[in-house]
Amino acid sequence: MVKNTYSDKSGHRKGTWTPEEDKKLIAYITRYGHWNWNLLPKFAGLERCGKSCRLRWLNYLRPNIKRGNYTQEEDETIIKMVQRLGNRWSLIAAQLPGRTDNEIKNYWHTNLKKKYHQQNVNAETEVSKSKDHQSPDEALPKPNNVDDVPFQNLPPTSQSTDSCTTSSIIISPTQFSITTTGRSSDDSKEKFDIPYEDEFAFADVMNESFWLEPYVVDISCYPSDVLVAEPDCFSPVPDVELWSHDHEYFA
DNA sequence: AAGGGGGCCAACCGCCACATC
DNA sequence: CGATGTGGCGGTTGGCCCCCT
Repeated sequence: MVKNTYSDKSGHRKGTWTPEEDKKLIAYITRYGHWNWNLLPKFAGLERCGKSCRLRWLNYLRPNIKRGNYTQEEDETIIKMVQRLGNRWSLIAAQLPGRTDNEIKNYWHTNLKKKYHQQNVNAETEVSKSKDHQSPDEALPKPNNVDDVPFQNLPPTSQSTDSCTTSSIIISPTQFSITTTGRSSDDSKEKFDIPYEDEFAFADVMNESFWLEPYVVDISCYPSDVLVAEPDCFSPVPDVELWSHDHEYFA
């Protein structure tokens, strides 16, 4: 798909990313990380806004992204999670390593929603066959219409810290490529009864030395020409800039 | 063979929460 | 404590693709 690229009032390019822009973004982030999305484009030699860079990286360019080819197991997981959580795509994405909330959202709307509704129709048909003599009220509860509704018991959408897209991309060649950080609050755990084992599994490999490890991106999945692309276009991160961010970038 | 319409999906938009000043 | 900046989220858009007629 090639959307026209254009510049907005502030001079930021919009529309489809070009391979050259991708190269610049990958090369910059693999080299310096994403210490500040708003400033990153300037230093990376891109004319994009920070949000656009962030989205492109998280949804498309970061390492170990899985694209398409959903397994039966993933389908079932998504459907289960949607039933439980509703349209909390970031939470759902957190349960599916390598999948992004945007992709899962698209996949739901284009594929699984139909499948889910079809299953509901089949289930209701079965139920009505076996309960011909019951009034509708006595029948099994109708499954939630996940598209229209809601999940009344859910708290209002709030910013969470554990979605796939909000994951710390803790990337080290010898450890793992994408991990999710734990929730800052346990409130939602109590309310949703979400299995947390997976989310915290990465803790097993964490120790104090982890926090001293440099922020290194797993570059094995990128062609070498991408990684050496146009270093001249970069403005290296000034030390003062870097360290003004509480070292979080090196966490 | 052509073209119309729906599907798919990358990207944008607006809003919100949190952090910092 | 309010203003501002930044990051994150879900909803929506829009353009290409592909299938059907």
